[in-house]
Amino acid sequence: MIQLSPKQQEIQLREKRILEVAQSVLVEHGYHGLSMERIAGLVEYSKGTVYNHFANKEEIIVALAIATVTKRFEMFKQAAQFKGASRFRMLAVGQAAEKFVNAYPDFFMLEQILMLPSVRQKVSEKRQNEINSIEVRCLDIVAGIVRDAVSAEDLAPGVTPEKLVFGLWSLSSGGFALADRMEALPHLGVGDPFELVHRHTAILMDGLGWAPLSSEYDAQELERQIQCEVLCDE
Amino acid sequence: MIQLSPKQQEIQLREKRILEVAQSVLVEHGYHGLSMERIAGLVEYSKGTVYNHFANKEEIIVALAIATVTKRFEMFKQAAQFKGASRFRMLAVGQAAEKFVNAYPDFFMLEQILMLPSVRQKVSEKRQNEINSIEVRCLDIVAGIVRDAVSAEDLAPGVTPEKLVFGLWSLSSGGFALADRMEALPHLGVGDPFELVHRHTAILMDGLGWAPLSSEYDAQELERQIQCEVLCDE
DNA sequence: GCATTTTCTGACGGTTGGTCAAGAATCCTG
DNA sequence: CAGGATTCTTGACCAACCGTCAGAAAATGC
Repeated sequence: MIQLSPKQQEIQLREKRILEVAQSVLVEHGYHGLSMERIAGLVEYSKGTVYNHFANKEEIIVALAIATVTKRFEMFKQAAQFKGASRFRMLAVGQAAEKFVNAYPDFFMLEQILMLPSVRQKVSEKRQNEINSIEVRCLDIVAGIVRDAVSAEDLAPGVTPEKLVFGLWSLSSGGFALADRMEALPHLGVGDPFELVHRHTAILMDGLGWAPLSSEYDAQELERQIQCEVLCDE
Repeated sequence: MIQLSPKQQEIQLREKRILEVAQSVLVEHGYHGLSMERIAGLVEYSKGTVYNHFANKEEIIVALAIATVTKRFEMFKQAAQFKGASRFRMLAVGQAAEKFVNAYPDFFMLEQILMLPSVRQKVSEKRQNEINSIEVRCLDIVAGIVRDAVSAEDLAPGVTPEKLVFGLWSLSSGGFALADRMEALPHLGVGDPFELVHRHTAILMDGLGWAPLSSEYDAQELERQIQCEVLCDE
């Protein structure tokens, strides 16, 4: 890293402040409440200066999303290092995903915003690729564990990693999404959505014959152990 | 239904036209491409007139979503009438859901837009409740089948409907969402996402001991039969 | 210090959202 | 059918915001 001039340090610091401010405005007032003018007012610079950092508000949003999704990647990487059977490592990643949605509840909104084609369209190719590549690396971690499972013969060789990843990812992302909506639809009457995701994941894994089966270990104890060994920071 | 005056007929017709135009603009140009002025221009009325029908563009979007979600409800209701074991009826509903996402691929975007709190916020209480209630009725259909399964002893009594609904709903909605994203992330390398949702659903049902187990019937044949008997229209 | 480069600013043109007074069309009633 | 009451339609209008850019201000290099 090259030594930065005072001015450039200021600029870098400012960019951080812009993102912080944007994050809080976004959380408090939602997508429509976020405007470049508002941000400029709050960071006490002119609008033009903010535009020097980000070409539009969508760029700011994706920058926030990149920061958060990077955190998730770190958590996944950490979790995948759990020492134990492949199935346990996968559960560790699941647990990381759960911890992530709890730690960054606002990420959901960011993701939703960025799903809209009309929003994505306004974001530079560069940042698009950046966030996609992090996403892909997360998926690779999961797929890698499945591959390890197959080569360790914990899993029948017929199961292709991609397909299994698809199933587990669908279940947990769908479950988290539903958990998020439950606040608006108390009708569902489900207690702890995370516990349900756990249970259904176990059924899916058992159904695929992923050793060791859920009857052969203590899920509670395993969860505690994962929490201790690979997700203990902060 | 009371006889309408010519004028009121015109108004009603116009409302339909507004929605049609809005739908096509939305599909073609996305959320940001949709503006009241544009709609007004296309239906050849003034902006104020469009505002007489809908207080803002979010109201238009939710009106479109209500129309589509009502179609889904109809399809679910139809599917749930399949004559056969509870498990087959549930699979029929799953098949209806699949047919729905294929028949109305743009509904996804509508749903995403409406998920944003800053959008929902601008929609009247009335329409909010309307769309929520339809959603709930869809869930009730699914929950009803689970209840029937328990009372017919196809399913162990320990399984509560809400929990099972949560699992199946998560899996299929997560799967469909992932399928939608796959177009942008070819990296996943999954073939037919629907087939995968089928397979994982079967594993989940088997794992819960929902009779008859997947080894005891021919899924292909069942699918054909469902298609014929309850999803044959159009 | 002074010239050069970089950065900052806020006014500006353009677009859209949403309102509303005034005019136009329609309806109603005697 | 007249004409008054009601309802509907219009487009001008204001405010908010986007994104740009020429000129001012500051930083940098020599």
